[in-house]
Amino acid sequence: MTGIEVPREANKRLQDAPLRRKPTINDVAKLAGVSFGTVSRVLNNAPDVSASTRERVLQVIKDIGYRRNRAATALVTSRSTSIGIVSDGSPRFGPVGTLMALENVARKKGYATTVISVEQPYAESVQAALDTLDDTGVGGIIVIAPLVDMAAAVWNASCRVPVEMIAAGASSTPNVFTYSENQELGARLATQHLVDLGHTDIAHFAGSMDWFDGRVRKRGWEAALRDAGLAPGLCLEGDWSPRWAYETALQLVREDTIPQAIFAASDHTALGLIRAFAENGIRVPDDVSVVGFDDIEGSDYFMPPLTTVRQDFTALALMSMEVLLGAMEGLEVDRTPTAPTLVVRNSSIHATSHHIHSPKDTRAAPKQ
Amino acid sequence: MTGIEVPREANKRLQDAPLRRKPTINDVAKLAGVSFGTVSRVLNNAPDVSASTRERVLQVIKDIGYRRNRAATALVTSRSTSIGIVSDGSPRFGPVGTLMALENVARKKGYATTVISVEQPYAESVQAALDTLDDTGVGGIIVIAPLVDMAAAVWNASCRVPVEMIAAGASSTPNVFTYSENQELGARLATQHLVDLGHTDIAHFAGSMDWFDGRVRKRGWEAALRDAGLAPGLCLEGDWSPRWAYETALQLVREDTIPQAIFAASDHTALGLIRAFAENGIRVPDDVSVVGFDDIEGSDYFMPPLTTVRQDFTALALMSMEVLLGAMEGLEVDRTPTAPTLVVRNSSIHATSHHIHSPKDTRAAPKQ
DNA sequence: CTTGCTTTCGTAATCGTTTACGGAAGTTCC
DNA sequence: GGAACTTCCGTAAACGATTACGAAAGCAAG
Repeated sequence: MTGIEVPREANKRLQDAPLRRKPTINDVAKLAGVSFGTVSRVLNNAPDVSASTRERVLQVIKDIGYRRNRAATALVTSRSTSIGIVSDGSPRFGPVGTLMALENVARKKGYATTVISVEQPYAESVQAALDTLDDTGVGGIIVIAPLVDMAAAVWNASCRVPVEMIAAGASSTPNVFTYSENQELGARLATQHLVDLGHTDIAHFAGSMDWFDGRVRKRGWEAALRDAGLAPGLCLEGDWSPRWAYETALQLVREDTIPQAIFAASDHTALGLIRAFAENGIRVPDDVSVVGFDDIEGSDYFMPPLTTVRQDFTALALMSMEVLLGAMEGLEVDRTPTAPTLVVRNSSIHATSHHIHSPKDTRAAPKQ
Repeated sequence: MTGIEVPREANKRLQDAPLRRKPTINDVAKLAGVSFGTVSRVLNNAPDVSASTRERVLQVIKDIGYRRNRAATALVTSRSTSIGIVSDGSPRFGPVGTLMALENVARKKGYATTVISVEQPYAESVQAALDTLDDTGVGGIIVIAPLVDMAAAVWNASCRVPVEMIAAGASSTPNVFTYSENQELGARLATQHLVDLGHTDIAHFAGSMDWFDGRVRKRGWEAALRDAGLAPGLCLEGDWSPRWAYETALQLVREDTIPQAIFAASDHTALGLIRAFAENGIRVPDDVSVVGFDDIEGSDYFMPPLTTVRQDFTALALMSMEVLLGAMEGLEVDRTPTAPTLVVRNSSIHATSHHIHSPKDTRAAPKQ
């Protein structure tokens, strides 16, 4: 492999200090001419140390590049500066976005994060994850539990340190603090948008009911319809995949029961169904309006650019961390769900702009 | 928030053991009627312990739920059971895929992973990340460095523990082991596929040259063209975004210099340019063949389904971890790049199947 | 000059392990 | 029956920090 050239100012640095023993608090003490106790005090900026010695010690620390050994500190104080994160291993949009955001706010608050992902069956793997996290000495744990089964495993698990769960719409129990993005609101936003556009026949291509997100988004859609005084629309339950949406939509065109408007539980779902329609001469938004959920990268360049719902993962992470940190210190922080936003693009238009091509009356389509 | 019902067999467990002191090796010893030394021996399954006592100790351990305190172990052995991962904070496809895969293999090898993401300016943040990771006592560090600047920062940083860098096509230096997916091969595969299809005018919508991936994929495209005896094609350098690809493609149609075939540096890039074409009545693959790179979720439901290149992140992670673990024990593991695979779908067809609509002769288009 | 109070710093114990060392049984052999 | 080994297990020191306690030095007041 030929290698791309890269600027290096001093490419020897990494080789410089191979495995030299790390300086300890004692080394610093000797160099500074004080006892290790004094060094410890300046490290924890305790008051009982004169300005001059503090200055001197600090200088030595900087000079020899001393850094505190966390294992030792953790051992004696039994409080830690790291928090654990457990996630399902999926590279799905929501979980990953949350994960990255969590790492970010944790780092900014001075915590290191150690992450463990779990896999089926959850009962064992979740408990194991909690245990190893506990072993590594985390002060608290956040579990990203998009799956209902996984959340159940968390409820049934035991753990010494506080556990905070991010699970959309799940109920909290005494010792596991759950927090969730207000995805039901997102679904309502999407559906209401369609209602505002004058659509009365609004179907839902749902996600998997194994996921909180799937359940909650469906609930939001139902609620919005109800609030608008509309009859319940057609609801198809899928698995988030474009493939499922594609095939399901194909079925709809075969039966000629295409709704006026569709709220898709995810952008990927929307992608699949839009293609099925396109292949059959049914155009979005001219013949049917579609709204997605997630605002994945590229959804603004779908054909057509997708109207969708965006979540604020950073806000979610910030809030969750706040709650966990609070729990670690035994105090209660109130959790206000962060609100998703609707981003309107080209896949949804007013009902009156629809071509006559759309089916006569499917408003009475059977539910589920 | 109303809360979704979830099965719980014993929803009190989490509340059971709030902050009860963790049992220590001494507790076990007392219960088992042996000395702590013996317990330690069974813990590290040393030979000098009779089957019967080992059995007894093991039983006690299980009974009281003893688990080793990692801080104490780390302190005395100064070897650790965790590895650090630093990544750029981006939720981009490649880095995230690698990250998840790394966590997975690490866990399966019995290592916990603590991840830190860095941001510009890299010189400081990379060194800081390496330091905090070192503080937490990791045995080695893997840095996912898709950005050239970031890799440079790693080269110039110093670290006591072995650092392994995942940077496509970067050259290694003595103490930082770099490993990379053979993306150049991927790009060659894509381009060669287009060549095999009879195309002679193959352009490249490149990624950002700030990224190794961008540089290496471009190099692969160039090489494939050269090997096929074709003149260098048009190369446009972008930033991975659909937006850039869209606007650039628009420019091409305006100038009526649309190539026969395009190798897009990423699926997102392909998405953008395909839409620009579609809006102007230029069809893929009928008028121009397109190949992407990444195989992101949904690319099989683009319009048309995208021919693309898929990397094997799991293999990459496995190999990298192997190398790092080797380095941690001072031995050299040879690194064979894992090969990406071409997945052929509908966005690329044979040149002779193209409509006459395609431009007369752009083969001599100026490079860059 | 002694007493007593502050300020500043040193000392010892401790956290939960690992590991080197040594001692007590038990076994084998002449 | 004792020497020489094994086999098994207990003890002590160490890892690198924190923290409570106490001592030394400085100063003010009587």
